[in-house]
Amino acid sequence: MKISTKGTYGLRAMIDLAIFSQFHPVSIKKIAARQEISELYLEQIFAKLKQGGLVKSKRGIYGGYFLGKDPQHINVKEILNILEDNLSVHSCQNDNMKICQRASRCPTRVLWKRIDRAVHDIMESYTLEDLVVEAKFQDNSLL
Amino acid sequence: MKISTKGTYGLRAMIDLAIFSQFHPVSIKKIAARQEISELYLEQIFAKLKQGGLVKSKRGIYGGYFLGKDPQHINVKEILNILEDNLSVHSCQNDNMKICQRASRCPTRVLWKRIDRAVHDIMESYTLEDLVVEAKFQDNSLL
DNA sequence: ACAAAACTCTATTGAAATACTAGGATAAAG
DNA sequence: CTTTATCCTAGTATTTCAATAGAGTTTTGT
Repeated sequence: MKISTKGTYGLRAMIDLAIFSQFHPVSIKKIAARQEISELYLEQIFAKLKQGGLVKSKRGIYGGYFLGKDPQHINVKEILNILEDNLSVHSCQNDNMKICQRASRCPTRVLWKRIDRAVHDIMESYTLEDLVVEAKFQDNSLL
Repeated sequence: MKISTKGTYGLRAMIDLAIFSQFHPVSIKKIAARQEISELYLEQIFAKLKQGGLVKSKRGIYGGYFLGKDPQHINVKEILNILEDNLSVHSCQNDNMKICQRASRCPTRVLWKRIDRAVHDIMESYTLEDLVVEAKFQDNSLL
């Protein structure tokens, strides 16, 4: 894949939540302002994240979103899997698409599979907590 | 990145060349027929490959294309680098684009860099010869 | 010489994916 | 019963990608 804005914004939003939603829900308006993302667009992203169980929400005044699990139990792969249509580097590796007619005698399939595996492993090894640590390290204003 | 048809077709074409152009040039018409690719589109792909030095050409009747280097000295990264605009998984890692304003305090940059490095290493380790071996293994009709 | 085969080059079209906008409905707190 | 927020469904605008079109130029075999 090429990581889209959904994945990019979603990751940033999750990091924001991990930092700011520990004691009370955080509204989309707040996150959008801090992360410089369109509010309306962020709504759609959070709808997916909620559907995937990564965040929970509280409606009404003083409502907002918060993490569905602890940051150390959420990895990057889970987040991007929900927000990106297909995490493979090649569209032929997509299960729900029409299978490539040449698949049985395609010399490059092995290559794509190996790359996907490597990407997959790295994404799975990075937790949201790792990213929070990185964020705090880079920007003391978040502490 | 998501590998586009340019990269996909280009790789297939290079494998085709490695197998069929050992003794005489191979025309685009032949490759397009064998690989089921539009001739006009293949032309554009070969223009890039030639510009990148991976193939050479002979004009006129009985002309066509042949490899610029031995298959064991051409790796997949070289090929895709020429045909794909940007091999990074994230557009923020693109040198010639406008630099992301948040780069200096972006917690996810490290992640993209690490993924890109892994992908890069795998692509570089695969030579055209490796793919030819794989192709011949899968389809005896090419032998 | 000359015609055919094949490469070279630039522009345009068409289709699909992506990014974002719009507007209303529902819910909770005070 | 008003304010603030999530929730939900469409719709549009932009960009990227894939492919086509067509007019050249070069080379070579005969």
